[in-house]
Amino acid sequence: MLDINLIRQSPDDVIAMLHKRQMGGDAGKVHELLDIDRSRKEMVQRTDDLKALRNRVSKEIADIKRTGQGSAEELISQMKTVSDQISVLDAELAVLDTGMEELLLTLPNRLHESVPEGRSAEDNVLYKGPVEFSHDLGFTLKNHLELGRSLGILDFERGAKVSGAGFPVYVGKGARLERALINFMLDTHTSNHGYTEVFPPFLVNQDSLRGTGQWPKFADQVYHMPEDGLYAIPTAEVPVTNLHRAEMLDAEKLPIAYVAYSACFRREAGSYGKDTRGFLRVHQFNKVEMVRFTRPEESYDALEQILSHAEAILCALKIPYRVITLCGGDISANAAKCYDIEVWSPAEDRYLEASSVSNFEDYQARRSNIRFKPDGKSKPEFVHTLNGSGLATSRLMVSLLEHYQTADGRITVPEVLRPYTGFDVIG
RNA sequence: GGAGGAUUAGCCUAAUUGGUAAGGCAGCAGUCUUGAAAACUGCCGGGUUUGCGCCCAUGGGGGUUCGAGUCCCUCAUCCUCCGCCA
Repeated sequence: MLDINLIRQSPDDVIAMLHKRQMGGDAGKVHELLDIDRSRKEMVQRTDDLKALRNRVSKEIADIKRTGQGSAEELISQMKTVSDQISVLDAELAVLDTGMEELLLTLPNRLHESVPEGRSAEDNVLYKGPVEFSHDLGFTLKNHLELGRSLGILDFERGAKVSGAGFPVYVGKGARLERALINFMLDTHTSNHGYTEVFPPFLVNQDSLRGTGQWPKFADQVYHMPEDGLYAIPTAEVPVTNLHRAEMLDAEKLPIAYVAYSACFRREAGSYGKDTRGFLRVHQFNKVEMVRFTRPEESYDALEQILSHAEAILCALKIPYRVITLCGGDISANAAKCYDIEVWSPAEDRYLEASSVSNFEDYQARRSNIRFKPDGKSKPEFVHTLNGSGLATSRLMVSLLEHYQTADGRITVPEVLRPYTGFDVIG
């Protein structure tokens, strides 16, 4: 959520940001907000005056009753009228407040100045790489679906029977490999990168979705259990960031760094037909997510650190990748700056997004009311929140299986995973 | 699922038959001190205002009342007990 003061003071900057995000159509919202803000201010003034009157006279009534001198009847009946007026005005005010809140919640975050201009994914800018690792792939490659089927380690068909398309099943050494990947990533981030491990709930309430910005803008992408008011998490970012919702964090404890494994659930509504094969687009996948809470002045250093932590995993696994900076037209509404890490898929002959590393600045913190006191006397400030996948296993598994396949159709397990799998080869 | 109790500021704790949130700790600044501690003084929830001030704020949301921390309804969370259950 944007600071209303920012919109009051520099509405033109906000509108310029909307244009950079290719959301110029929303510029009207800024003017609408300013209009509501103005009439709200007038109305607050009127109700405050009436409330001041009521408070003052109520004290007079109390005095009259206490001393028993004179009658309060006349004053009480006057205040009855005043209270009725206040009720009416308060109700109107509530309408304005709700309208403002709804508008504010739908406005996207500010953009960091380093975010490149651009209309779509095609305008994203290469930031790092490509980082190459040599693999002996001088034969006709199988894609991950063919490998998964022939080796009996992935079963998309039965997943579709049990749940529906996009719910993959890992079997035997495939299941073990998936678990090995998750454990390897968690261990690396906790042991080498200083993160505290969290195992969060996979179902959250609506306040949590609102806090991280998935609600209301991306409500249609989230699985919903209406009877209990719960939502399946699309990423561990939601429960982990919301751990500290409405908290005053101890300034000495910052920065806070969590890493969490979770299953992630996404409806992927409206994306039928593209990238639907196998792991390329699924409704449930596994992801290890890093989440950071920092002082505002440290958040852009933290962004680079999280990126390097995710890269460390790919380097250890020797999986080729590149890093791109998302342009204004492609970056998500919640992020102020975002890098995507894309892994190379030799069978698909293209890069696949495997990680997204974002700085949300104070956008989520303001929505979720996560603050700290920089020092004893100053006012509470919002922290900056960041997160990055480190990484999602589905697209990573595509690239891993393809790179580590052998000419005779087997899979060599990457060196660093062998302590976790207990075997060196699949097939 | 049922019964009872609890929720007050960063933390801890008060508030007559309903009369408009009192203190303490921690923290910050100052006085004092070679320095520190102690002591003393001030600040110490949010909004608005140049300022005085005014408004809001007792877990969330409603209601009764001139006036609600206090009474009523409802929801959430925690504790105790009962029931059910892996």
